[in-house]
Amino acid sequence: MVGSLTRAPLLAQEHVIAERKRRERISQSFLSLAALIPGLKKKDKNSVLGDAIEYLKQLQERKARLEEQVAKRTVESVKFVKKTTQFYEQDDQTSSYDENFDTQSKNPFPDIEARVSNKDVLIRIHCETNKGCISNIINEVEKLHLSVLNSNALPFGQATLYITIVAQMEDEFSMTLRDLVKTLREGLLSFM
Amino acid sequence: MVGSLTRAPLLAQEHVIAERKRRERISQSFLSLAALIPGLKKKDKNSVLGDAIEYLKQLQERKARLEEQVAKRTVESVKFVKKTTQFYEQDDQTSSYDENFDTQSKNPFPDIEARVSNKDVLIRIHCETNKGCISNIINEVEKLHLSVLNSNALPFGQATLYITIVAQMEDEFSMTLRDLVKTLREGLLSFM
DNA sequence: GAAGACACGTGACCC
DNA sequence: TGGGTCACGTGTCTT
Repeated sequence: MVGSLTRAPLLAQEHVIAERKRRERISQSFLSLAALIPGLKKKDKNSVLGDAIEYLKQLQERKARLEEQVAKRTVESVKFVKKTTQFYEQDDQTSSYDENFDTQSKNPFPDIEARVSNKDVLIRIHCETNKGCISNIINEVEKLHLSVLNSNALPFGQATLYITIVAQMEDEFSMTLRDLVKTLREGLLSFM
Repeated sequence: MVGSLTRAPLLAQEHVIAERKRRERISQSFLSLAALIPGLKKKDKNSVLGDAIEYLKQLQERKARLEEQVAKRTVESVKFVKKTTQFYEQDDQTSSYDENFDTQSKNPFPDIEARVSNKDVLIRIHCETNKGCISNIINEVEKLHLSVLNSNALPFGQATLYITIVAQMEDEFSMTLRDLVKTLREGLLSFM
């Protein structure tokens, strides 16, 4: 038993050396890992592993939360508009829930802006990228007796779309601008 | 030597058992750690440690970058708007506009609005149609260390132009959004 | 069969 | 004197 399964003496030495090398590499890795963990007091193997696990979980969680924040940032920026005399400023820190904001609808999109010049209408829409979004919007616009002359959709950020439409009033058109925006907004909300 | 420092036979067994327990805990920790590393192929001890180290560094870096981004995002959006009577109407969800217009004095153009999302910048300009207007504007934008990804100019009414530009910050870019708008506005005024 | 990884028991060392 | 951790050499199993 003893002699039969034992390695040849020459190889036995190599085996010892190889194992030594392996242990050395692992110890080194332990050291490197421990160096990355902030506020690590006990440096025994299991503590290093345990704290690494805990720290890693914590980092993953925080990273996820931050990414979520950054992703939502663009969306949130549209919700709140704070007004001063000459310019608009949107500041996330100062603009926590504004009284003027319509709190009923959670999603502020679509953000709609319209202007007129004689028979021409300019419509700007800021919304989330959506399947069939553009054609639906154009369809809604045409339902209001507006004939679209030109449209342009620019993707911006992760999932936002800036749409600009120039249209012309048909003879049947008789809405006020405010009603136009309201009607359009309601129409768009039905498929968003 | 050999016998003198050897443990008593009773304690020797406890020692073996304790060591077993310790090894078991470490192995378990290795397993838990490996479970936290995404896309980990080899699960040998040294690979787990090595990949954990790499992944941890990567997470720390990303977390730092995200926090920096979130911190920098104090001023999110700045919009310069001069209102004239027949032009501007707002949706209910934004604040009501006041009636203090200064219509006659100056040319309100160009109206400039800018937004950011990470390294992307959206610029919307409302100005009078002008010879070389568009190329001048793009030129001004590029002077600010912004590389234009997409631009669109829509004529509206008799002599007005709605321009939308999506650009990306180059490494040299370090302006606040407010300064960007101000600088751009001054640059554009020089040839209008 | 050669090379590598692992768990094991063991002696040493340290509060 | 214990109770804990470590490094070591070794046997075994897997490529």
